[in-house]
Amino acid sequence: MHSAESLADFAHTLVAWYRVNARKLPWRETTDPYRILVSETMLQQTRVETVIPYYHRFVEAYPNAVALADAAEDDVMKLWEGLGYYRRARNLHRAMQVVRDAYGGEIPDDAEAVRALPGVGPYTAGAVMSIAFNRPQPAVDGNVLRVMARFLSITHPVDLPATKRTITDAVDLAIHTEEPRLLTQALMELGALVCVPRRPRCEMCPVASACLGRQQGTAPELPLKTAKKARRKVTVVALWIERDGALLAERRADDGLLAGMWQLPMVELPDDPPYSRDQLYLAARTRLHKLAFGNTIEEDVSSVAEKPAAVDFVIAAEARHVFTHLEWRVVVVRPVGYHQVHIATQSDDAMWVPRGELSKLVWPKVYQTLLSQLLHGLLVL
DNA sequence: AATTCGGGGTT
DNA sequence: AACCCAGAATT
Repeated sequence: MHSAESLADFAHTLVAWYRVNARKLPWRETTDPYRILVSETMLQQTRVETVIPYYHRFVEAYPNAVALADAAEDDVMKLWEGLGYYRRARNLHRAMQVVRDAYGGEIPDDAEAVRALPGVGPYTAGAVMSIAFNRPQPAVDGNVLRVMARFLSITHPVDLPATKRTITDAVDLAIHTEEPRLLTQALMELGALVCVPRRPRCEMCPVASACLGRQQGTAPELPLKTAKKARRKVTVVALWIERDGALLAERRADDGLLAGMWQLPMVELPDDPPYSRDQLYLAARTRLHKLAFGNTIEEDVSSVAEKPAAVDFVIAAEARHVFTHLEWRVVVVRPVGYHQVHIATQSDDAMWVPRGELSKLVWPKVYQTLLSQLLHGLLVL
């Protein structure tokens, strides 16, 4: 392990490198704690290039904590649409309501208070305290885990709490010897530009000479991570039901996956596709009956092969979508011959949406893709 | 300690 | 396909 003195040298060298090599990024134009928090929240598990346009739109619409706190949640979600991990947006919204109600509209210069805000974990709290308030609080993200695992040659999996603790302690030592806001960003910048996941560019690294991982030749293999389990596959049968130029849409549950977002009425068929066309149609018919009559006709999708082929649907579009822990195959199915069926649905979580107003709702990416295909007639109905 | 949360770029 | 990204909350 490096000594405190060598960690101080590490920090000093890194900050000097950062002063010269820092990229110009929108959230580096300010030290406004609100803007730093917005950017850090958006950047959770999300690439810099992806965030930039969202950040600009967001801080223009909501220039400060109170403006965001006072906004309607659906409007906030609309600005977050497509960015993913939508709970971040809801938590950020709630966090600013706490800031408005408990802290007079200004994010407090207090590590524990910031850490207690919804959606603010150890990393984000450290980032806000160090970058915005220039306090010596460590901020350990994926970049920092990688940089430090290599520099210290840590061969335990970095996603274990004990390993994160070790790395956080080392950064804590280092950050007390330097300008905190510069060291936090310098560590992440090194991880983004030099100490990259594969094929690290050690030849251009300012701290290569003191890097244990480089000395021991283990740097390219680090950091180690524990194994993750495979994704589940789910088939989604979605219904395209149109009446007088309006489409039937429903709102997802307000918790869980894609919480509160809009989608076509659908059914999920659990695990192990592929399903036959007739199985998909049977599932669709069951869902349609439920929409039309409010009841559920339980039919065993797996036994459809014993029944006559269903011919009262057509497949209108299809798409695959990969989530972190889930893989969807979405098949959009259109009923034929159901024009006269009365669907009385019009409520908080289901409504008829005129074609021209679809973009007012907040849709998951995969439905955006499907709707755009269907509306532009790439697939003939 | 393991899972659940999106979406996209790289290799 | 696998991996990873300025992670947090829940179980």
